[in-house]
Amino acid sequence: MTKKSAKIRHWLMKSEPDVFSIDELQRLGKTAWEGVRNYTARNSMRDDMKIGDLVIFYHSSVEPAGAVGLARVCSAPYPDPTQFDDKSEYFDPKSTREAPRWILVDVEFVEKWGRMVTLAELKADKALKDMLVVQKGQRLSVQAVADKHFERVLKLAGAKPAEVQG
DNA sequence: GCCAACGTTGGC
DNA sequence: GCCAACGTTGGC
Repeated sequence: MTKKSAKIRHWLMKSEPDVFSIDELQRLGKTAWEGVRNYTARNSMRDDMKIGDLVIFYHSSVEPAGAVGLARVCSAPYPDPTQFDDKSEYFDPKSTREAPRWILVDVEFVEKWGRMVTLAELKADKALKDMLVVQKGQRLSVQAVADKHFERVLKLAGAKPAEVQG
């Protein structure tokens, strides 16, 4: 039985640029996506992300907020080391090394766009009306993005289509 | 800085 | 297992 080649999924990951910006990712090349403490977001990283998946990098809690570039998943899931570090703000005293509660992936820099696609633009675009990030009150920091939405955001950004990324 | 929306916790 | 209280997110 032949197995279909793994489908590339698309994601959106939020970061406050004061904490970790796309410029910082570009400088470092890659990073462990530390500090996620939401089970839905964790489950996406643990269960659904695959190496090679492309990620819209989104700057949140800034004016304006918006999508600023692309990253790529570049590791299998593994325990977030900060949960064991009692000096870290992300320390979780209820987590153990035997049964770690928080799982992350590494992501690598792909590209920074020439301009931010702001949340206002995303909200104004009819083709994106069902995209999770534009829904009122949603605040999930790691979310799946439908292929059509992903391609549309790249188009708004003036970026190359996903098939030729990387 | 405000506060609506939402996720988590814990008492029962 | 319900749900009120609480804490956090994140746009505005």
